Amino acid sequence: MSISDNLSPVAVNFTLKDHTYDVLRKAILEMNIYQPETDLRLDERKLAENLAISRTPIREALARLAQDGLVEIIPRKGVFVHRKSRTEILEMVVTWAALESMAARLVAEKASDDDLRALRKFAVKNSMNAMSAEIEEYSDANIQFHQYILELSGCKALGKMADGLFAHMHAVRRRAMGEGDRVTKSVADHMEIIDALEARDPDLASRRVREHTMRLHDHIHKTWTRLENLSSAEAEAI
Amino acid sequence: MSISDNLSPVAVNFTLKDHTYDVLRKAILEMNIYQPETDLRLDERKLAENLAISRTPIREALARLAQDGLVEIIPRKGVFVHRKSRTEILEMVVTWAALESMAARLVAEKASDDDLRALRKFAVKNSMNAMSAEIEEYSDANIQFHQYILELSGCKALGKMADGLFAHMHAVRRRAMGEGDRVTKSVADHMEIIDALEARDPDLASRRVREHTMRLHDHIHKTWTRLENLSSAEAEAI
DNA sequence: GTCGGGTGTATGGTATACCACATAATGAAT
DNA sequence: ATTCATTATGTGGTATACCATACACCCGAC
Repeated sequence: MSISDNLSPVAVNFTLKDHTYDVLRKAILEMNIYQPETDLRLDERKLAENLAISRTPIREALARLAQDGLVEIIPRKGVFVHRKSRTEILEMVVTWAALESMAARLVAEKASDDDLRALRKFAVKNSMNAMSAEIEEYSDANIQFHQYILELSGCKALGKMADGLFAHMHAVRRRAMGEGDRVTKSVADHMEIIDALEARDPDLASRRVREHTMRLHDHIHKTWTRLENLSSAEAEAI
Repeated sequence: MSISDNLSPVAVNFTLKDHTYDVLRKAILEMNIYQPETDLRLDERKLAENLAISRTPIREALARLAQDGLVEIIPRKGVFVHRKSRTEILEMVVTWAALESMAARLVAEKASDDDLRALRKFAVKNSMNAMSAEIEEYSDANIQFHQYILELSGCKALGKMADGLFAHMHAVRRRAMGEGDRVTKSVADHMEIIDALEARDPDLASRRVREHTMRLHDHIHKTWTRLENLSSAEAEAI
């Protein structure tokens, strides 16, 4: 038994292309891509230089990111982070609503009482500091609540698809959350969703999740046009 | 004005990697991957030789297919067509139900009367020869009916995600359709779905679509275990 | 005859060189 | 001065060579 036994699980099957994919994906998600002057170009050669590897694994990582819809590869022009249009964002929210409302249905039917208790506990804890804490902090907790439901559904395919959507929405949600009394309303919604789950009412739970998410949809529908055309200074101020 | 003006739309932006992706994807979908003796390996060098191109574009195409979940790339081992497990298939059907039931809701709310008339006409035409025609033929029409609803929803994101799922299910559906009186029941279901859409009842339409798809889920749940372990001869006979 | 180590081969991973096209910079003709 | 053609440069696309590992085969030792 040597130290290498513990290291091998990560060392084995490690490939530069997978690592590059992870790194680039994370970088894109943390990027504020809706800030107008942000440089959306990804230069293969510069990336290769920065990561001190060749272009080959980078190109394969980019191919995967393009498949995710996170970047757009324009032949002989360049690779660019894909800035989602308002329409695309709205459609992603609708799709998210579809997935999570199905998840809620499954949870109401199949989740254990223990799981539901844990979910409520989690939500209550977050609601406690929702008012006092920073918006950004609650925004993260809010996301986790939804992921929690997806997870409790036990359907990994639902969760995986929703994660793909969440990735695209990363730059959108904080902004949407910080407006009006959305935080207060969100906390109340979550509690009602849990009530429906605990009542083992699939239809009600499903409906409440859908309506909750569609409220975000309507909110973005009303406000995003404006945000889309902001100068960078104004965007920063939000 | 020369003939090349009409050709350029396809010639421009043509890349071998995109072409290879299309070719491989299509080939995988038409492959009977659940036939036990099917060779699931994709050899980069052989593909390169067959397509008379280098390995580079092939590798990028494979990276994209891996992201789709159609193939699995095992470092230094090989590239294999991914044979979906029963659980994965069942989860895909659930996800499909989630997406299409939301689509049905949107259709009931927003589609034009003309669109619904066209949908009914399409369904009626298919039901006519559903009894007489080959199962395979109706299976295709059946898929188109569902894609039709996704399309009428106007939400491209829903349609795109569902297409991804359909791709995985390609090899599964014909098999499932050919058993029992599923065709008859399917035709009746479709008509009831259209009734709900024409009645502009989003909840009812959504519920009927979901229950229709979940019947496929239950059917697979009951029968797939057996199919999974068939010999190739038995599998062929179905 | 069986087991174990070593070597060979096949396969994917990576690096590099070169190609084709798109675009920008340049300069000549008007 | 303006416009258009030409050339230079940069970018992604493709081909190829080489590397590292996994696995099978073979041979020798026991």
